Formats: sequence, C-alpha cells, structure tokens
Amino acid sequence: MTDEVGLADLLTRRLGYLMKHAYLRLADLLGEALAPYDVHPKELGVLSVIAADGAERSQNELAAAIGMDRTTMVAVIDGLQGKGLVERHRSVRDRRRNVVTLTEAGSTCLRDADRARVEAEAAFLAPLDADTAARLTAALRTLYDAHETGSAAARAVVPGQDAAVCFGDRTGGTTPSAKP
Amino acid sequence: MTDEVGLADLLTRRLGYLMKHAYLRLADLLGEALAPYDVHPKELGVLSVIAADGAERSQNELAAAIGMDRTTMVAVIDGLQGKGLVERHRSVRDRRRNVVTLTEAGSTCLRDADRARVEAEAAFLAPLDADTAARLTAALRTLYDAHETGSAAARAVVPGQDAAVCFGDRTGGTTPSAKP
DNA sequence: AGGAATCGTCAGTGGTGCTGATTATCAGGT
DNA sequence: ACCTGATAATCAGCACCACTGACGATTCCT
Repeated sequence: MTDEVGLADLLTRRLGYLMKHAYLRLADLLGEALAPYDVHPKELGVLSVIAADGAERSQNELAAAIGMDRTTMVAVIDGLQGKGLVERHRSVRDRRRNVVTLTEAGSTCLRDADRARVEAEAAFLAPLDADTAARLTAALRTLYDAHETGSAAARAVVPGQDAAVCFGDRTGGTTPSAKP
Repeated sequence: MTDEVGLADLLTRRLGYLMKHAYLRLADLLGEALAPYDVHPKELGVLSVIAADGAERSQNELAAAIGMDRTTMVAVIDGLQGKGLVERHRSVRDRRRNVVTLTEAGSTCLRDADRARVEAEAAFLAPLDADTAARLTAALRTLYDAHETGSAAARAVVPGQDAAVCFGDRTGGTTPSAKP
C-alpha cells in the first residue's frame, strides 16, 4: 500500500494530467459562476465577440474568429436568440449573410456575466500569489502564440485574421489531428 | 477592420480560452507523438498506473486511481488487451476481480511510448525557457492541489486514496458539477 | 445459510463537434 | 441576360466520449 504515494506522484508529474485537470476545474468554476445568468461559457464568448467589434459580423465570421465550427455557431446563436440575447438580421448588402446583434438584454447579460467570469478566474487563481498568477498567464499566452501561429493557418477561414479555438467551457473537442 | 486586433486581444485575455487552447495543443502533440506506438494518451496513462505498482490491481482500483469511470476502464482495457499489451486474470483470492497485468509487449510499449510522451511535453514547453517552464508546472501543480483536495472527496471512490481525473488526452470530460 | 455489498459488464443516454448535402444568394465571364 | 462557380446559413447524420442504471457473479458480514 505504499504505492499510493508513488502513484499520485506519477500522476501529478504528467503535464497533460495537470493541464487537463486545471482546465477542467476552471471550466467548472466558470460554468457555475455563469449559471445564474443562464449562459454557457461558450455563449458568453460569442456574446463578447459580437459586442467587441462595431462592424456587423456574419455568423461565419463569428465562428471563424472564435474558432468554432460554423454549424455549431448556428446552434449557439439559436440558443442565444431563444433567450432574447441576440437578434438575427439579414444583411441588406449581402442577403446571404445573417448579421447578429446584441439586444439590450444581451448587453446587460454580457456585462453581468463577464464580471462573474472575471471573478471566477480570480477565484481559480486564488491559490497563487499575484506574481505567480501573472507569470502563469504570461507563460500560457507565450505557449498559445508559439503553437497557434504555426497551425492556425490550417484552420484559419477568414484570411488576414488569426483563427482561434473555442472558448473556455468544459466541452470536449474532437479536433482530428492527422486524418487523410 | 481595426477591430481584429482588439478581438484577438479579447480572446487571449481570457484565462479559460488560453488554458483550453494550451491543453488542446498539448493533447494534440501527445496524440501525434504516441500514434506510432498505436496507443492513445489515455491508454498510456492506464499502462503507467498498471506498471507503477508491484501489487496487482483490479480494474476498479485502476479506474479509481486514475479518476476514470469503471465502465470506461472496461473499454480501455478491452482495447489494450486486443493489442496484446495487457492481460486479464481472474484473481484467485477474490474471483470477482480482474487483475490486469502488462505483457512483455506492454512493457516495451510503455517504455517507448512514455519516452515519446516526455519528448512531446518538452516540445510543447520549448517556447518557454527552463525557469519559466518550471514555474508553470509548479503553478499548475499548486492549482491542482488546491482545487482538487477540496472536491476530491466528492468523487473519491476508494477511501484513503485521492481520486484524480483522467489523463492528458484530448477527450472531453462531462464532470457534472452540481447535480442534485 | 442468508442478506448486503462489491466487481465486471453491457445497454442506453446526453452532450459535443464534425462531415456532407441542400437552399439561397452573390460575383464573374461570355 | 445567362450560365458557372463560389459563398452563407441551415439541417441531418455520424462519431466520440463519459456517465447512469441495470444485471449476473462472487464475496463478506452476521
């Protein structure tokens, strides 16, 4: 029975294990923090992107910007629309496009929920002192930049714009790596 | 079009986004590195745990140790057994239990694949200097310890032993957080 | 001996994301 | 003007993963 210690050690020594678990914990915290506002972390991300730019964006561009699949974006916007947080309008310049805009309720929800998100992230990082937390995020961003720029081109749909991967909810990603 | 920059900024400022993406990248690297050995990261984790302790472990204990579901463990061991990497034996002391042991091929595979895993982790951390990388893993471990001990009790199945969550593969986790 | 508990197994479910086909719309060449 | 090709949104279907709940087989406790 002395192996338990070595076993736990073996686990926490694995970077993948640590990262997965840390991510899962954060995702759980985010989900709980956002639950009172009736939005999934994924939806909050979409709301943020919609609100972030003044120009009206099509669903496709939205999806590409977040790194979400277009077909998934349809469902997400369906949900947001059902909650009255966003509205779909047909673009007058290009009637193929659906321009998605925030409603007032959407703006309010985004503001409140995003504050909850920041608080949840702070709670997640609470065990770390400020300097360590800052270094952690900086290191993560370095890794993100270094690894993403290399492969972003493969999944970038909108040229001239870095694609990215889905927001921080705890959903699984399939991400086929090397399928012919 | 000046919004693109602000958009990417908005993304990389989100901790959840950074963590998810970093984790996904690492998981992809692991999957690719392990592909030549025909093992999933998840399977490598199971192999490691089996090999880690001298005592023979039942599937249930294996699952509890890794934080994997018992029913999932069945499928994983099925796969490993199909590849000839592990063997199931009925315990003579308790014939309910299946004792899982590594075959010679399993030992070889584990040794080689685990080396590949270490290399993949190193490649993932390559953009960081040694000190930063060490701080990152230390911070992750701190977060892991702080957050896990609080909620581990809820999912610990085997008493006296810290449960943990699945290994570093890029599969999704459902992890019901607060279901009555 | 008999009831409670444990182990392994399997079928079913929910949730996620992706592929492929469909419809509507725009842009370009002739 | 017309046909061709490309793009936007949508929908149905598939694949994957993990979990829930049930079931026989076996063991432990009283």
